[in-house]
Amino acid sequence: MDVVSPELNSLLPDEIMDTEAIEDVPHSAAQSEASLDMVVPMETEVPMPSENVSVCSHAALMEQTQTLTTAAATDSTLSVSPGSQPSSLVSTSSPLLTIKPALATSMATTKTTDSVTGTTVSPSGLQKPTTQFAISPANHQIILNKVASSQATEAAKSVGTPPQIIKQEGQKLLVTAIGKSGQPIVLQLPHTGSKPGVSQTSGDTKLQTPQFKVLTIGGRSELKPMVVSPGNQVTTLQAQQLKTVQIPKKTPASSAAPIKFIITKTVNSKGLSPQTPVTPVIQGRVLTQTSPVMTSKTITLSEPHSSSIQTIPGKKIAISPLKTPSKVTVVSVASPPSNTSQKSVALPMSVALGQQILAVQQSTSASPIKVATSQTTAQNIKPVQSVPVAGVGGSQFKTIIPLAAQPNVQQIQVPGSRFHYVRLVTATTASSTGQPSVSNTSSVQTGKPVVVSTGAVRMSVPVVPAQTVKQVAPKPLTSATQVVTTTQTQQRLIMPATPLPQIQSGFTNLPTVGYTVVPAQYVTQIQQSPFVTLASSSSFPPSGAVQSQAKLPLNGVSAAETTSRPRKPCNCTKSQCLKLYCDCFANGEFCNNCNCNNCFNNLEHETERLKAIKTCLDRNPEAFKPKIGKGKEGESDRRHSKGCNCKRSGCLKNYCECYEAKIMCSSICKCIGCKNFEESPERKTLMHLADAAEVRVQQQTAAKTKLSSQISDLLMRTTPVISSGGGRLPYTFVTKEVLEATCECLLEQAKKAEQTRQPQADAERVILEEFGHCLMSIISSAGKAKVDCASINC
DNA sequence: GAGTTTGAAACT
DNA sequence: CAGTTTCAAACTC
Repeated sequence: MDVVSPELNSLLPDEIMDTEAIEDVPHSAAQSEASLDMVVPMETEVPMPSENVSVCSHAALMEQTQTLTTAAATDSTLSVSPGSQPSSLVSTSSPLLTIKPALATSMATTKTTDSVTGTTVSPSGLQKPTTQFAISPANHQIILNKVASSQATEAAKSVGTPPQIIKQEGQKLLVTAIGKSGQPIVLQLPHTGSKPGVSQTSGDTKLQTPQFKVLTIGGRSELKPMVVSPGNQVTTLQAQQLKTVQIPKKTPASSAAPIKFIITKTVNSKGLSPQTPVTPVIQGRVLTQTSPVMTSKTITLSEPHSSSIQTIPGKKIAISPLKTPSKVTVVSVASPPSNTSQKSVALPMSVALGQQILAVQQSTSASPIKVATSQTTAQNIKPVQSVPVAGVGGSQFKTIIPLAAQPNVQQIQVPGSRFHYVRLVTATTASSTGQPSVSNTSSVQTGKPVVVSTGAVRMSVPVVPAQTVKQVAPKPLTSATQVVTTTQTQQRLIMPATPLPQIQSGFTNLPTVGYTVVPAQYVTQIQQSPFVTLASSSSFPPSGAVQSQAKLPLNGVSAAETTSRPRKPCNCTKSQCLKLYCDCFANGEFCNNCNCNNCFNNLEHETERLKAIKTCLDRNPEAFKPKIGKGKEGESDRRHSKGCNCKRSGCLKNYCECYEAKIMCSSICKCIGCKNFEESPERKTLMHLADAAEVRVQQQTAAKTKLSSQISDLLMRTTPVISSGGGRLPYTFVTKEVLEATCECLLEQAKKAEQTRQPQADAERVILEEFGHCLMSIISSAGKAKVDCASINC
């Protein structure tokens, strides 16, 4: 089954997806399922075969979800238990997103390796019958949802489960996902406006068709209109079918094409039968699932024009897994406190420079679409919620930290946490009923890593690369600052597949919307700087309260030490780090631990940064694509995409981008006096020198190691061994006095030999013999002492 | 650490 | 598209 059927892909606007980068992505389902070993062919170093994201709106489910998380998952599964109502879902690939219709049922079906409070993740993905939605780990996928609605509460009550309170108002959903490269995708719920009733409910109060925006990353997804039942349930979703939900975004007065969100999800309420082959999306490519039962459908949802986001010109979400199949996980969406049945989803998405941003907002609490999120019980609700997503070969562990509602954006700091945290800020001041009054600090309960608290006004979603999954051990957090400790993994930049005009145009207005663009490699940076605060739409433009956490050491460990792929800090002074001169910017990263001056490459200057990105893309649509292409057969095929233009360095210095990349110049280079070619003697000399230097280093290292070992051994030898019956003699007997006496004996023999005028050879022999006698005496004395000592138990 | 060199990026 | 300027990294001292 294809998450996106070929037909649909054909229908999909080019803007939405650039498949170029994913052409070579293998489609085999085996890869997708072989989650553990699955290697993503993309440039991203970090394979993220699967990720499981489960969001449970009900607090009561927390316990259940924890148990579920323990199972190893081969595929990433996102299970969402909507509370009482199954909600819309987006799934594009093999990773399964399970939406659980009922609170009570949700837990039983899902199995997750990582405990996530209120969320369930089925590792096996399609393999597991219970999984209903597939999300391709490789693909960038965004899943949205949420909704805390009164209905959900009602349902919860009906089940005897304490109703979960979800703060609907002003909640903004920010979702960050990490692609295989580990590039985070940030989804942020645009602020619908402090007055939800105005914008979102202004239209139709009766029935708001829940709007789903599905973002398929890395693959073309087809959009088909799908009818969503106005009731809080989407019946189609329950059907075992892959459905693509397209939400044409209606942007009032916007000339730009409507933003289209494509949500493909596999609906398999009964779970996938083992026979049903599921082809996961790998590396951004959507693979088709052959399951006959599954059918792809597209749901088109009318979007409310209320939100300011809708006005955003950038209507199209282009997410391309250029380097890495990124996974977009949709985290719960806080809905504005609208009482109207209208359900609007504003999903401003922008992809910038390897960054993917998805903003989703649902205005109504009663919206039929509900994110299946296991909610922790009211008692158990904890401000910090972590969602572990375990997949074979890797999973993402996500921690969501609901924060106390505060109108202003503030950074969330989790010292020691390497997770990428995204803060969700409620647009409104309304407080969640079920939400504990816990302030920003929230602790994750042990063994309850995954929690998406719908009621939480603010949420932080740390995303851990799949590789780190195994190492991630959700631990109880004593404080909000420490959520999870994981080993760092490399994360790759997610590049916009196509810097399309639409997308670019979208950047222009984006700042006004209030969404935040997070650098693709932000996760890595997060590891360096644990906390990232994203400004909510309401708070945007970012206030001074938002501060980059750069230069904050993690647990006393410098960021550079914590990162597996240390990045050189930039030293920009004039470019404001908003030009390609800046490596950070060029790599799609925020400046972090840099030495730059007047840096705008941070969250505080989103507007400027977006403009700069747009400018760069206007100038060169491939500005943010990697310069060094990756050959099929390894480095031999690697070459600079543009070639160098060196004139004086002979292409044998790091000035030359080819040389710096350790590749030889190619025919496309325009260099003068190039010496960076295969047969170049200079190059060979340099190589030899480099090799020699490396050998020296290795030898030195080995020598140090050996010396250390010898010293250690010597110390061990010198340690008096008396207690045991071993043959070692006490070293302490060779004292200074003993040495002096020995030397005197030897000198005495030498004098005798000299006096007797013995030949030198004889003299040496006599001296050596005397030395032997001395040694024998020492050994004898030592042995005797040993015995004596042993006799007295010394 | 300051100054120079270098070539990509930006600009005209 | 070519020439020039700007910029920050690489390099030298």
